[in-house]
Amino acid sequence: MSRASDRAYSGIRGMILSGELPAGSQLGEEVLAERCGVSRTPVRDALRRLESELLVNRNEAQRSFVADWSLSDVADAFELRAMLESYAARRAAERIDDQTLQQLRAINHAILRAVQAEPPDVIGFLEGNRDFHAIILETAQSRRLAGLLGSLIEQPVVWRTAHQYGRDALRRSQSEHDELLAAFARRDGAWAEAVMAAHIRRAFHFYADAHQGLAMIDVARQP
Amino acid sequence: MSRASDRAYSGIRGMILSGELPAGSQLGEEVLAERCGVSRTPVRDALRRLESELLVNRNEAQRSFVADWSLSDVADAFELRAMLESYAARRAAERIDDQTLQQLRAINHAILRAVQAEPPDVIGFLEGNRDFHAIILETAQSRRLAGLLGSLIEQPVVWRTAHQYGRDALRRSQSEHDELLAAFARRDGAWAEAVMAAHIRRAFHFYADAHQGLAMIDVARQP
DNA sequence: GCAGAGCTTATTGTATACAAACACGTCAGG
DNA sequence: CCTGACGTGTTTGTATACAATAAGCTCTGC
Repeated sequence: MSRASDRAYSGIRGMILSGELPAGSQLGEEVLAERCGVSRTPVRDALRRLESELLVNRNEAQRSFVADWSLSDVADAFELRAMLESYAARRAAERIDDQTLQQLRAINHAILRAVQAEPPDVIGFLEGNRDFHAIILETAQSRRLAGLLGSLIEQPVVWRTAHQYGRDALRRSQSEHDELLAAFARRDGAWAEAVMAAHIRRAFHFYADAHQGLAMIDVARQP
Repeated sequence: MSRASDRAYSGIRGMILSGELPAGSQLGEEVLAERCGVSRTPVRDALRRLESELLVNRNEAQRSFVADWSLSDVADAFELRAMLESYAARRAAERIDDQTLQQLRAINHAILRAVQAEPPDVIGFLEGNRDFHAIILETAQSRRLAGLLGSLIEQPVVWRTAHQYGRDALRRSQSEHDELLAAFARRDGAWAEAVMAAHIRRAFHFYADAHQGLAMIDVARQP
C-alpha cells in the first residue's frame, strides 16, 4: 500500500502490540501523526483499519482509544476463532496439495527447533505458528473466511502473554500441529477440523492460565 | 456519525444495493463525491468502510470497484453465516429474557402479515426479517460476533433476488422463525442452533434457485 | 458548597490544493 | 503491421487550512 498510510498503520499497530501504547489510552490523531512522521490524513486511515480489526475502539464522540481486552473478550475471540479456524482446517484438508503439505511440515519442524532451543525461542515459535496457520487459511481458499479470521488472530494481550508459556506448553502445541498434518495427509477434513478445534481451545486455556499469573504480577506492581 | 461521511456511505451503499452501480463498475472518488454532494475526503472514508464490508473491491493500483459476487462467493458467505448465526442463536437462547422474546414474537407476527398480504409484501418481509435476526444477534451479547456477522448479512445480489421468492418460500421462512421462538422459549441453545443452521441453509437454496431464474432472465436480456 | 451556564481549548470532520502513481493513447522504429 | 517507449491525462495519496463539535474549566447564582 501507499507509503505514508502504511507507515502510520504499522507504526501504530506496533505501538499497540508492544504495549508502548497501553490499553485504554487515547489515540490523538495529531500526536500519532507526529510520532509516525506523517500528516493526519494517513493516520486517520490507519485508525480506521485498526478499528475494523478491533485493536482500536472509538467512543460516541469519535475519539479513538487502544482497545482493552477483558478475559471474557479474549474467550469470546478464541471461541469464534476455534469455530472458524477448524472450518478452515476442514476446507484445507479437502484442498491441500503435496507441495503445501511439505511446506507445512518444514514450518512445523522449524517450530520444533525453536521449542527445543535453550532457552526456548518464543519469538521463533510465534512466527512459525503464525505462518503455519496462515498457510492453512490460504489453503482453505475462502476470501471471506480469511477476512473474518484476520480480525481474530492479532490479539495484543495474547501475543505478549506468550512469553509466559513454558516449554511443555509450546511443545504440546507443536505436536498438535503434527496431528493436524497427519489429518491433512489423509485429506480427512473431519479429523483436521476436530484437531484444530482442540488446538485452539487448548491455546485459550494456556493463555488463561498464563494471563492469571501475569495479572497477579501486575496487581503486585501497583503502588 | 458525522454528516458528510454518513451521506457518502449510505449514498454509495444504496447505489450498490439497488443495482444503480452495477457489479464491476469503477468507483471514482471524484464522481462519487459529486453525486453525494460532499468532498473526496468523506467519500474515501466511505469506500474504506464498504471495502471492509466486501461490498467494494480494490485492485492492486488502489482503484475501487463494485464487488461482484459469483454464486460460489455467495455460497461461501452463507456457509459462514450459517455457522456464526447458529452460534448466535445458541447464545441468544441461553441469555434471552421474556421481554425480548415477546418483541421477537411481535416482529414475526408482522412478518406473517407481510407474507399474507396480497400481493406478498416483500419489502416488509425483508425488513422484519432483518430486525428479527438483528435482535437475536444483539441478544447473543458478543461484540465480536456482531462485527463478523455484520459483513456477511448485506449481500446486494441476495437482497435484489428476494423479490423472486414466492409466497411459499416466504411463509416457510416465517414458520422457521416460529420454531426458533419455541427453542428460545425453552432456553434450549442446541435446538435454537440447529433450527438456525437449517434456516440459513434453506435460505441459501431459496436464493440459489431464484438466482438461477434471474440469471437466465439477465442472459435473455443481453442485446 | 453545589449546579449549571458559558467560555476556552482540544480534537475530530471536511474541503481543497498539490504530489505521485498509474492507465491509456500515440508515435517512432523495426 | 507489430512492438515498445514516451507523454498525456486521469485517479488516488498526502498535506494543510479551516470548520464543527465535544470536553473541561471557570465563574456565577443559588
